[in-house]
Amino acid sequence: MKVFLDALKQISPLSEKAIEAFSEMTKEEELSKGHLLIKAGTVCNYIYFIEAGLSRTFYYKDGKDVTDWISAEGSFAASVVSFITRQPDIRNVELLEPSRICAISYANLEKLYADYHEIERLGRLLVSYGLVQLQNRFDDLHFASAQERYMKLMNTQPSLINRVPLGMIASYLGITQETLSRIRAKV
Amino acid sequence: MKVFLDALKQISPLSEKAIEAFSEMTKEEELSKGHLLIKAGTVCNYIYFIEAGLSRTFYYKDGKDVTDWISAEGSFAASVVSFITRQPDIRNVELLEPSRICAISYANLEKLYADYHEIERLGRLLVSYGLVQLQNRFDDLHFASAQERYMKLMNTQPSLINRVPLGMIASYLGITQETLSRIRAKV
DNA sequence: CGCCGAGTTGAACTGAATCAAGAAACGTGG
DNA sequence: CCACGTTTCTTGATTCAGTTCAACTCGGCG
Repeated sequence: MKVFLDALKQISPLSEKAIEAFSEMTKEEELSKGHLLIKAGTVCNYIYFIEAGLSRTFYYKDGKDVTDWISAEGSFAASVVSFITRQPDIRNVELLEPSRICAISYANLEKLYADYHEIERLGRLLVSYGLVQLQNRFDDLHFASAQERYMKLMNTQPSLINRVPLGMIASYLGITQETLSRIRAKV
Repeated sequence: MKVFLDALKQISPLSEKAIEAFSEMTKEEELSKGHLLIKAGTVCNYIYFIEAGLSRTFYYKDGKDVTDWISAEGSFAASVVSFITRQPDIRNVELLEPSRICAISYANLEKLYADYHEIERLGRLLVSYGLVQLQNRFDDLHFASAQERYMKLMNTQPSLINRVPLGMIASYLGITQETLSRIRAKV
């Protein structure tokens, strides 16, 4: 759990009390590759922090598997829209590697928000940074070519290339596996 | 300013004191069509609420004008990434119609966050809903056809069609003006 | 009038998707 | 350690959605 708490502290300073409250509300788990953290069609009641390992968020569009998000160690995984709106959503989250994760429930997080102004602030900042990340990806998708997007991923998250199957990276970038394979061949 | 404060209250309840503090920190303005609220290359120091009117966020990619976001009355406008990260950004925000807006500065907002837990909460919720909106648009861009995207816009924000020039709607949807014109002709 | 911006239409072109085979790599059980 | 099937990745041929470039229409307005 240390990795998780350290990550939180780096976003916004927390008092000892708040940290303690956080760790009481969080449960740590070791799970195997392939484990489904969140199932499509249900309300996402947990947010997960990946202490070690790798996960991806995905859904099916016209029968095809689309990878929506990839979370490596040090980042969060959830069906964010469902978690916020409290509505079921089409997204699944699965582990791509055996992982150690920290899970905190919606109800517990709400309680922490209500009890600690400093945690509410932390939450606001976390969502804000999430928004910035998504906006960056959005911009790429908006007006960058397939190759530009792959290059950018190579630069920002090179480790993923070897850990995530090509097809998943392709749909993450919004292109087909074949196209990505060809782009790769050129470079 | 009433429209603004009402919108806030609807997101999360606020005490009289908090509302008063908010209205003291906010300045209301009437501005004409074409006015540039935020200029590319600068740090975005204000967030704007459109009480009446219309704005768009845009930038230049390879010399071409790209509309990133459109904010009608009842919604917010800003260069969100710049506002959060405190870094300059390529986005401009301009008014497409004469508008009445409420502006609140970064510094004032920070002060409100620090002084009022309830406002920090409001901020967290606002960013959360922004994230959900962006995720929805992202999903469209990710794996929906040009026509699907246009249809969805027609259904969710039909009023924009007549208020925003075609070229701006096109780049907002991630397509060219010609393509949008053809899609329109078919329907 | 004639110009100007906004939208439409046409024809040629292109990046990426699709469909279809194969070739590597990988893990599991014999 | 090898043989097997499965999954992952590559490569080729064809098709298609959307772009590009260019010309043309329409309505407004000085």
